Amino acid sequence: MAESWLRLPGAGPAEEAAPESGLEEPDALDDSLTSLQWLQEFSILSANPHGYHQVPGSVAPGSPLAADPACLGPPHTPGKPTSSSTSRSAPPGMQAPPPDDVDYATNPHVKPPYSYATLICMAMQASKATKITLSAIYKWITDNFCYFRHADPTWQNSIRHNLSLNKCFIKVPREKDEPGKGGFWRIDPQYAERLLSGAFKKRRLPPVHIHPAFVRQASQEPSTASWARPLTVNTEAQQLLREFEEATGEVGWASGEGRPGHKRKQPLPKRVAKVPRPPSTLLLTQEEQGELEPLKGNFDWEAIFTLDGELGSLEGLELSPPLSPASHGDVDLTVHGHHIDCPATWGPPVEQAADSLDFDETFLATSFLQHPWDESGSGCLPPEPLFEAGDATLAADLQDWTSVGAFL
DNA sequence: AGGTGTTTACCTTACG
DNA sequence: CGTAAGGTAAACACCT
Repeated sequence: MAESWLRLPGAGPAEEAAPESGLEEPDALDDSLTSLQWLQEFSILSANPHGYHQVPGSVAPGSPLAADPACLGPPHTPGKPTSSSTSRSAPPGMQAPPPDDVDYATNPHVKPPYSYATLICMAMQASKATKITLSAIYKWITDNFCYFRHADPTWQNSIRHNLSLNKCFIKVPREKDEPGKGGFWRIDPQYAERLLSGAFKKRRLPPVHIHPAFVRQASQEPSTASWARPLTVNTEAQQLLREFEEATGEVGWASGEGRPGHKRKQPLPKRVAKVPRPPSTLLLTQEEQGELEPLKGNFDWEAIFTLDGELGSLEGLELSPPLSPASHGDVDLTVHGHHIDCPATWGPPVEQAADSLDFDETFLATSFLQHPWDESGSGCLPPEPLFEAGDATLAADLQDWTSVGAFL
């Protein structure tokens, strides 16, 4: 199993390859491990019980926002998403097992059970661009999760906090002549390294937080409420997404850095700026509006993991030339009854592994998602087993990956 | 001024 | 119980 997972296609995503579809695949990878499509499917279904695909651009009218049930329900002020600190800290009675049938796209009362890191990743996935702006992330989240449309804007602070703190995310500075505020963000391919190092850790699953109002409402309202609509997301998909989240939410990877957990009252004299990432050769500036795609079938992980040459240099890496787009192909998968298109273009980000096989947990998670299960086989593959592969195997695979540096 | 980005502090919960 | 992780709040700096 580890093998199949590790056996990465020697294909590297060609960033420019079919930006439109995002489904192009280099080679027919192990079909099964190619796609996060399930995630998309999941999102599509969960966020859109009616099955229609929303496109941020086209969202205006068709977006959940347009038909925001929150406006229909009784006055409810999510205000602060959670009582105190986190969604997990809700008092007894406010929490409930993650409902299988919650329509997060339209239900303003239930906070999505995903960490902010996951949400950010999802937004990035939904984006066809290699990078995404903060505002685009906001937009995607609000477009796809009704809860955040009504929640206190402090969640945006958390998003920013996450972007800055989570090593998964790389800030891509805006070009000098590029108009607009702030920079762009992308997933740091480096995180992939840590995955193979066995850093994968299992984490708790975030419970779903339900506002008291919602609870009350639930006990009164029948199945007519939006939140009570039949769920279109299967539990397995949810579970997978959770696993993804478990692996992606990585904060404080900062090696060696003192854990922030330790409270320090003494403010540091002067803030040490985060190691500046060299300006990247921006590919193209896309309209933020067009950057995102709702959770629909066109994930472009390749784009997400694509590194700009500068980034590569930043990491002190030598990047291989991009693979030919011609090598892309489509892979069809049927997962749990859902037919999905697998973007085989996606290839594991490869660090020249010179200094380590230290792959990022997030990468593992995403990779895992790319190959969440073996339909014909034993079903879902837990991430752990993936590490059982011998070093030799890993090394070999790494080599393949390295050759795939194409994604850069 | 407002958005963006960074950092620190602190809280809550889950896990070993 | 200690720690890790995620979330929240807030201060502050920078930039448009």
